[in-house]
Parts: sequence; C-alpha cells; structure tokens
Amino acid sequence: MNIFDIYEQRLKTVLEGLVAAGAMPQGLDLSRVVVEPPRDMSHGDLATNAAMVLAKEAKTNPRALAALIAGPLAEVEGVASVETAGPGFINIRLKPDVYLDVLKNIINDPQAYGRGAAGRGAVNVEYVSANPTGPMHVGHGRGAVFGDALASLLAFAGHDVTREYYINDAGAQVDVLGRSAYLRYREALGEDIGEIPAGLYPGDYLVPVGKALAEAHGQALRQMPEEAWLPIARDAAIDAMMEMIRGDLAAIGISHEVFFSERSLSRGADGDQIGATIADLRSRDLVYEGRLPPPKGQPVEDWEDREQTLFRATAFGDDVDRPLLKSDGSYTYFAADIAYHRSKYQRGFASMIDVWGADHGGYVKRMNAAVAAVTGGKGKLDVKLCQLVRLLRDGEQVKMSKRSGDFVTLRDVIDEVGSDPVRFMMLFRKNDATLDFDLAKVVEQSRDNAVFYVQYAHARCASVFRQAGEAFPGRSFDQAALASASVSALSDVAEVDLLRWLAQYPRVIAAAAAAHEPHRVAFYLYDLASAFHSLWNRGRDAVALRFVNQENPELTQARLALVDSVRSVLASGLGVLGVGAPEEMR
RNA sequence: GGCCCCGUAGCUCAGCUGGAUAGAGCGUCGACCUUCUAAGUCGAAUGUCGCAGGUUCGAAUCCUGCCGGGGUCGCCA
Repeated sequence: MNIFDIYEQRLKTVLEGLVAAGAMPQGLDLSRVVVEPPRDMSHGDLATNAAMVLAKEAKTNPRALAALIAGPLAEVEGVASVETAGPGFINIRLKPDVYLDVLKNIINDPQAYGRGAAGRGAVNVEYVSANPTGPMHVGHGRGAVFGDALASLLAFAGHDVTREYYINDAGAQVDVLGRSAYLRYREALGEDIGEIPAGLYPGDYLVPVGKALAEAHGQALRQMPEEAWLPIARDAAIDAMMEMIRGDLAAIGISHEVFFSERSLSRGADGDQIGATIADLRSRDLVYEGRLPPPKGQPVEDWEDREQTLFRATAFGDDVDRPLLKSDGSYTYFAADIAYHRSKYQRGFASMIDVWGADHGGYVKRMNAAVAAVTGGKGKLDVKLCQLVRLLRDGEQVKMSKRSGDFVTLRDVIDEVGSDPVRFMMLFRKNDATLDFDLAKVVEQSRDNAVFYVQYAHARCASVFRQAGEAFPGRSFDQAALASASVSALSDVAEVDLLRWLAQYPRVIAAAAAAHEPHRVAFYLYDLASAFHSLWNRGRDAVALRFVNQENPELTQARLALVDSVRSVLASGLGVLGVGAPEEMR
C-alpha cells in the first residue's frame, strides 16, 4: 500500500484515456513517468513529471500538456485539486480520506505496513566473513551491522533472504593461528615461551586455547612432528575463534543461517569443488595455462615469470586474467572463492550480495567476472564495500594499537555504549563513506545524537498514551477506536506534515531495498522523528495542539491515531535496522 | 602508472537512481523559555555542489578529461 504507486497507476489510466480520445498520440513510452512527493511540501501531496517527459513525443510543450492532463486527473478518486507549476510539473492535492486510509492501514496491521514493498525471490547476503584468527574489531563491526541490516531490509521488502558467513579456514593464516595456539599450549604446560615470535599471533585470546589443548592432550602433542600436531592445534583454535566471533556478533544481535567453510570446498562431502569448478571453466575455455605481465606499481621482490593456470577474467571486464594455483600447486584464495560463489548459485541464489571492507575493492571486478562465468551470466553479484571507521572519544582519535595484537575490539565498544548506538550510528552513513564513531557522543542525550533522537520520539509516543489513559480513565484508545478516528480533525500543518511522512514509509523501504542501501531507512527515521518532535514542541506554547485534549475526546482520539501510527512506523523501521524501540528513556 | 571509492554551507553529512528556489545537525548570530508534553524552543545568515567540457526541455545526480584525498595493484586472506 503505497499512495505513490497507486496514483501512478491512476495517472497512467488517465494518460491512456487521453490517448484513446485522440488527445495524445499512440505508443507513448510511459516508463519514465513517475509520481513522487514534491520537493516542497507546500506544492501539495504528490507531483508528477508526466508532462515534461511526454511533451516531446506528444509534439507539444510541457506546460500545455500539463494543462491537458490536469483536467481529467482532477476527476480521479481521492484527488482534491490539481495544479500545474514550474516547467511543467503537475501537483496533486489529495482528499483527507486518503490519509485516513493510510492511518487505518497502519493501525490495523502495524507489522504489515511497508512490508513486501519491493522485490521477490531468494537473495544470499554474505557478510562479516572475518578471518577466524582473533576477535572482531570495529571495522568488522561496520560490515557486520551493514550486512545484517541490509538482509533484514530485503527480507522486510519481500525477499527470501539467507544470511551467510564464509569461514576462511583453509589458507596459510589459519596455519599461523595453529602454531600460535601450539605455543600457548606449551606455555600452558609450564614452558617459558618468552616473547611471541614475529609472524605469530601475540594476542592473549589464544591463552585459553592453549590451556584447553593441554587439558585435552597432556604432553602428547609435544611428542609429535608438526604435520601431526598442527591440524589438531589449528582446528581447536579455529573452533574457539569462531565461537568467540559468534559471541561478539550475538552481542549486537547478529546471527547467520549458514556458516560456510572454505576448507569444505576442497575437502568436503562433495569432493573437490574447486577442482570441479576449474575443470568446468576449462571445458568452456575460460581457464588456460599462460603467462602474466609483471605487476605494475611497487616492484614485487620475488616475482618470477612462469606459466600458470589462469582464469580468463578479461573476458568479463576484468583488467587481467587471474591465477588459480599458487606456485606450490595449492589453490589460490580466488579459486576457492569462485567455487564458493558457484555453490551459492547452485543452491538457488541467482542474486548474491557480498559485504566487504573497502580494502578489498580491487577484488570486485574479478569476483563479478567469476560470477558471470560460473552462472552463465544468470547470476548477479552486488559487492558492497564498507569504508573505514575512525574511533573517537570526545573528538580525539582513540589509538587502535598500544602494542601488537592489542586493539580496541568490537566487543569493548559494545560493552561500553551498548548495541543500539553501535548499530544505528554505523547505519547513519552511506556504506562507502568513512565513518567517525565517537564513543562519547553516541550516548549523549541530545538532539545531535541521532540514535537518542529517534528512540526518544518512540518513547514520547508511548508517553502520550500513558497520559491519555490518565486523562480519560474510562475511555479506551484501542485499535478499533483509533482506526475509526476522524483524520479530518488533523488540520495543523505539523500534523499534516507528519501524515505525509508516514505515507512515505513504504516508498522508502522499496527504494532502500532496491538500492541495497539501509542507511536510507535510518535517515528516514530521523526525519520522521524530527517531524514528530516539532509537532510535540508546538504543543509547548499552543496548548490546543497537545495530543491529549481534556475537553475534546474525539480530537484526542484522532491525534492518538496519528501518534500510534508514528510509534508503529518508528518501531518498524528501528526493527529493520535491528535497533531497540524503548517505551521510555532512562 | 592502472583500477575502485570520495570531493555539496566554517565542521559532520543527506540529497529519494535526471526535476521546481540544493537540505539537516553542529557551530555562528538574534530572540524566547527559567517551565513542565523530561534532557530546551523559534527564527536568521551562509554555497563557483572540486574544475572544464558534453548529453537534454532540465545535471549535485549520467558521459569524457583534468585537480585534490583515500584504498588497492601475481602465488596474502
């Protein structure tokens, strides 16, 4: 239920009527005609560009065409008046009943309002995918929150969403992790290990892993050669790290449906999927043996010109072809990633979204090329890059590393300020813009703190109902009563303004979902909260504008219908973002 | 050097995939409030939308070329 879509349909009916009547030529392209909110609210409720878009095809000028369309448009159901303006805009004012319908919709089923606004079908959202080699830091947190909110947004908009985490448990880094854990194991057995050697993970989060290994294996691992103890230490460490990461994620309300192991691609139940993928591509001449030009930019020390197994990424828009095998014969990370995305497609996901850190930007082209190759062009991948987070406290940058391995973890931040500020602030910015996160500001209770401002609006709504209960002890303001309220009683500009914001919610959801941009929801909520606060504030001086009017229960009821709808939409949007909607602020 | 992102008010950022006079918060300035609808309210000023071309009825938005900032540049993940 989106009034903009409804009136776009009605407008198109009008246009077709004009064509049928011979007032406009046949075969007009209506695809560019849109109905949207006017930039300036004083222009009315809806605006359309129809006349400007169609004037050329209709062989007339925009203003004349606008006047032509305006006539029959004024007769359309729900339309109060129509004006033409500017270069050929058609502005539409709606009858109050239209907004009554909007309010009724919200009140009767608040969970449903805005839901299913756009899109269908399965989408796979892969996010976080932090290496299981240590705790998550704040940068990971941004990608995690972004991916999670995007997944929720898409689900809310009508998609069938799967949230997925790719565990990088196959490369050299997890061997390093295994060796680091083994060192902690020796430490747990009483050995003096001294300084952690360079190249190993020094963080003390591996100490418990070493202890657990010591308890489980006693001295046994010490008697073994590295080939024997490494898998044991490594697997134990990976499990422990993944458990820690899941805990960190749970602390900001994130959980994935699927944890996909990189190692399972080559050594899983389905055999060597990476090899199978390469063979498949080779059979289509997309993999070949060849040489690569030396890398540009900084000279690489140990560069050797050799023939290697290459994926023909240039056939799909990448800059160079990409190696699939390392010089020791093992698969590259990219080779595994191709097989991984092939697996996603085979599991039914033609639509895939990957959320990465901005430092992986150079990897996007080749991954898009790989998806195109592996799905025969039928799969679509959208890679969302999240920019850096700068951690501040009162404007001063927080130093990220005091000593090697010691950094500000995501968990530290969540424990200090709570999940809601972390989530909201990370979403209150476009994903591709860098983000300043101020630990002091995000818990401030003032207008400059967006989280507080939005949550406070929700709490105020709840407070209005508490007051109404006290003012009218015998009266019920339940769903049925509110749904039958008379919206025409809402005549103040600030009230009408709020109605218009409410009507926009489904449209915002649809646009945000289509663009894969959850931040739009956060900004919308801020605007809605702002409209609500400003109405509230008007009641400070103008007592007649207060929501609860002791002398006029009917008016109070209408206003409560509005307030209840605001509360519902705030709760709905905050829910999409995974942020709490408190009944009162503490 | 190649590729990718960013450049909008003094600061931090939006700008609804091409629409009307480019917006918000902070800061600045000026009032109001000293209370009760809880952590202020209202109003004002402020812009070569990095620069230069192009596309068209119309460009902050799309294309090209520059300038500035960041990221990245076989076998790391």
